[in-house]
Amino acid sequence: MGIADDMRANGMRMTVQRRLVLDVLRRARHHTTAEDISRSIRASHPQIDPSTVYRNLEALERLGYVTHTHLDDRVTRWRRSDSPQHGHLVCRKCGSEEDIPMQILEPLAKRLRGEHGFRADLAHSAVVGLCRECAS
Amino acid sequence: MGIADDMRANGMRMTVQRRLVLDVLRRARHHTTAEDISRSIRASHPQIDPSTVYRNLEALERLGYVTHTHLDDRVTRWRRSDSPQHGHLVCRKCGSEEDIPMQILEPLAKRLRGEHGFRADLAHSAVVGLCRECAS
DNA sequence: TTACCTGCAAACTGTTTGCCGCTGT
DNA sequence: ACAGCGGCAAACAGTTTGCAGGTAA
Repeated sequence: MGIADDMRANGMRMTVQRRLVLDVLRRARHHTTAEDISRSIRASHPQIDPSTVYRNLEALERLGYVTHTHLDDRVTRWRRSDSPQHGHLVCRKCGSEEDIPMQILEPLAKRLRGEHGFRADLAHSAVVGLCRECAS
Repeated sequence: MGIADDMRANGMRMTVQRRLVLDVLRRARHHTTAEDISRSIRASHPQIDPSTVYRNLEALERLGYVTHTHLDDRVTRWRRSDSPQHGHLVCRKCGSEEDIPMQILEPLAKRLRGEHGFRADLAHSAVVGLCRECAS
């Protein structure tokens, strides 16, 4: 059962706009903002409004098709839930971003779960700090 | 040498407004927003503008007297740098916040430094997830 | 047919900026 | 005296919302 059927099974409709949002996210490398998505869609469908993109990201997130993360600015970044999960290192000085495998974050997640009963989502926010170059 | 002298030594002036910002932060328990600070100051000094609070937080941060963190919303939280540093757990469902000692985060910081040369500031962003109650 | 969804315009929140007169040093 | 600073009003970015008509199922 594809996403479209699954969405319908959940009372949602598969519209052109939603398909386009999912398409852009499938092609995207990483860290796509709502504005990126909107701009990309408007190149071929100028009538599609940014507010529709925002509404659809929210709706798609509610059912688990997409998720969002926060790097170190005020902008929300989106990805498809079926893309590989990873952590982020963001340099507060030069702004560089590096992806890291989740397994590096696992021990902390395990400890927080054991000691605090807290199910941490360590892919949700970037780890901020100084990259190798800026630290020297 | 107090903060005031240190500030002057760095070419900054100690104004009433700055003293009030530092006072509010000294009395604050945790996670104070610029709006909190502004509201608190305006109770006794109604003419002091929020923009002054924002400008002063930024100036005080540049010289290291205050620092900011991000919980899971769009609002910046401030604290005095001389207050004890700690990590944060924020529940994405019920919004509850828990402080955790930095030492829990140390092993990850150490690993990121060793394997990626990255100096992580793990107090800067909250760890988001599900608290014990919401996870069940 | 009828929820659900969309485009459009406007509102909203948190924060930043330009201007110009004021004040700490 | 004079650079830094503050108040005020306006701008700003990212996002959300109300409405009325449109469309998937």
